[in-house]
Amino acid sequence: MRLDPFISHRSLLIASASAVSTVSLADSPHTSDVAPEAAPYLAKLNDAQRAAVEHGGPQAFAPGAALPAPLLVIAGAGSGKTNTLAHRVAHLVANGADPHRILLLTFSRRAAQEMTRRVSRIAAGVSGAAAALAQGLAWAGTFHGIGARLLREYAEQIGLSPAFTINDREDSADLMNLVRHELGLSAKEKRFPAKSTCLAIYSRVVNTGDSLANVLARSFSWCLEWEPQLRALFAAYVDAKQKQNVLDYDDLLLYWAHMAAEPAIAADLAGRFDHILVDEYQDTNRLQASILLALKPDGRGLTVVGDDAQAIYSFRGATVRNILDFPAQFDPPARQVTLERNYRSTEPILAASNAVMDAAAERFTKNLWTDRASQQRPRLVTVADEATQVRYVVEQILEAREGGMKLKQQAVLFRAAHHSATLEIELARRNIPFVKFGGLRFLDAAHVKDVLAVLRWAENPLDRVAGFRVTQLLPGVGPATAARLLDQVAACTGAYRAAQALAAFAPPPRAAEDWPAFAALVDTLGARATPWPAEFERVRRWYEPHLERNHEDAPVRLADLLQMDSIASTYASRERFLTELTLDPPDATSAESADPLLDEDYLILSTIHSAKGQEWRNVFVLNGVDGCIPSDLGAGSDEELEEERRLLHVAMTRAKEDLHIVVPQRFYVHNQAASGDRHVWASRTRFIAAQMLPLFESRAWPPAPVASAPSAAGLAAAARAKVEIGAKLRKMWE
DNA sequence: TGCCTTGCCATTTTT
DNA sequence: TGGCAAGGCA
Repeated sequence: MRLDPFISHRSLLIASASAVSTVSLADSPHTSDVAPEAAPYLAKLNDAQRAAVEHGGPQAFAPGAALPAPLLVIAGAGSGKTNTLAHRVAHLVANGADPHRILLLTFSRRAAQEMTRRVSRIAAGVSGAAAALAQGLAWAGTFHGIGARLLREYAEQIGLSPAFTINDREDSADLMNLVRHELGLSAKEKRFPAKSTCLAIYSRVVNTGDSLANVLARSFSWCLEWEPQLRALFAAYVDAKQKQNVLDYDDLLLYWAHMAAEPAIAADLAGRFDHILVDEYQDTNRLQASILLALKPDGRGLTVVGDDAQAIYSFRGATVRNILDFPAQFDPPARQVTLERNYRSTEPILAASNAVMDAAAERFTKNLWTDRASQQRPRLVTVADEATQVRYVVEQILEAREGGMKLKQQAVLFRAAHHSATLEIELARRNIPFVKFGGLRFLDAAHVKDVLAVLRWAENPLDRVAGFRVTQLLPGVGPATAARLLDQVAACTGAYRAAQALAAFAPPPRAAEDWPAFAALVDTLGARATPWPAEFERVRRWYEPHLERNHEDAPVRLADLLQMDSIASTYASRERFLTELTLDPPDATSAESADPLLDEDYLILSTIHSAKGQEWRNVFVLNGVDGCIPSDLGAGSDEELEEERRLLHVAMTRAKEDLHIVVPQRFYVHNQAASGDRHVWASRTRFIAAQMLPLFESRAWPPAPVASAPSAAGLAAAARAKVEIGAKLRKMWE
């Protein structure tokens, strides 16, 4: 595997972070590049935010002018980061920058939409800018989403068919598995790593640009012995993807990076964007950094925003070095602006969050400050067990709602998706609507995958994972028959290859009855005889009998598909539907009964990772115990441990007014292979050390009942009872 | 060859 | 608890 764009930039990336030119503007007057008569939208910003927004000066934004020097904005939690970035974009446009030549890269699609909305709102008050932004921002999205768009445009030039389809995580794992079997790596004596592990290793190698040996040694030490087999597997995996005309998530970045490093295309590609702005830069990886550098070799026009104290995606190859080394990779070094004033949380919440980060081994941003005073310290609540934890959370939430705080303004955060299981049951029981972010996906459900596979196979008949899934829906068709059919599809050519192969294929006897309908479907889809989105309904109708045959709970699943029907109609084409759904799957699941999105009010449940960038008035952090935060799986190395600390910091800084960290003393551990499920005695998370306790209001819940002073007779009776019970207990074993 | 049963094993976070 | 692979039967 070649990683040229990455390797050629590595020497630059490892430059020292000390050569940074820092501008601290917390209390200083406006700097010289602030326009004399400031636009009204700048008035609400503080000095540091304003310096970031106006960096480069108005003269730099006009078409044809030299672009502003690179800018790094270090923005602590709640410091108005999104607002500042949105203002900068609006400011660029207000001063003449062409919105079609602005590239805005965000961490999630949700963030991109939010940013676009804000930019338009700010620009609404500025003559000229409002009109220019009438269509929104043309190029706002995630690295992966933008990559997919660009690759489709340049596909012909880089030897890719523009009809490529994108495999999501599950599909990629399935393909990995297919290849693994072909290579005969399902050896019996010793178990080969699971397909998802293989994919994780592969993905890490790609995203970090590190060698397979290093990745195995550092992160997957239990797979070290398989290095040669894994190397062969990955080679075959890449080969299979290319033959099938599919890309996985990593390919979207990898192809983009290679494309940007190709002189013939690089100039054209880089010439499309004047300004590139990147949010959450601390969670980008080497590959993403190399793409940016290829697009903007001198850094001019480049703005990145991030906070090293919120770096929580190293498992995805993200490295905090990107942000630390950013300034020094340019000459002169990038300007750095630091936002330290927090507008979100009260002072006691911030004091506690800062204290957690104070203990970090390595830190680069300073403490946050705020002038939002409050008497309420964050609560550290000890409860007996998880059941009590759930009761505490539910009762507090209802109490807050009684006090006028909507459910939507409250959130429950946890380390792993399954930690909310008992809470979800209780919420459903009490009829409290909620939406959960993170964890299991809508798209992972078998019936949803089935229908999507039909569409993907129609879009790209060479997609073997999709084809396998679709053909095996028919009774009497198993892996062997499916493989034979798919081989024949590959042997045909042209848009109708699937229909051709199907027509010529002799189906197994049990599938004979269903075969004509299947062939007709494939024929229609291949010919695009039914326009989108009616095509989706066509597929759903074909699928219904198979759904009923294969699943007991067909009616429930059918409801999902009907819902997808309406989702499908919001996309312009089959290709857009598939691509966007893969890159941005609906990430929220909700209580099975009603659709809470239609409900006017609902509680938020979220993994800490998915809570990034969000805020609520009242926040609960579940399981503030060692083994959970830090996760005992994440406590292997010092680096992992530090990331767990940042995770707690992220969780705490989501709270605006009230923060509850719940510490169950007894913690239920699931799926222990050796001993089955069991309880363990847990202790408070190590990130809240004893000397930090004064920053919290510690209490036990439910509070111990206040006993009235016992009478002398009562005491005597109690003493007698103690003796009698003790004696009885001893007697049991005599 | 398909499909059902049995037994074994399990590493969180997500574009 | 569920996902996966192997073995047995139709």
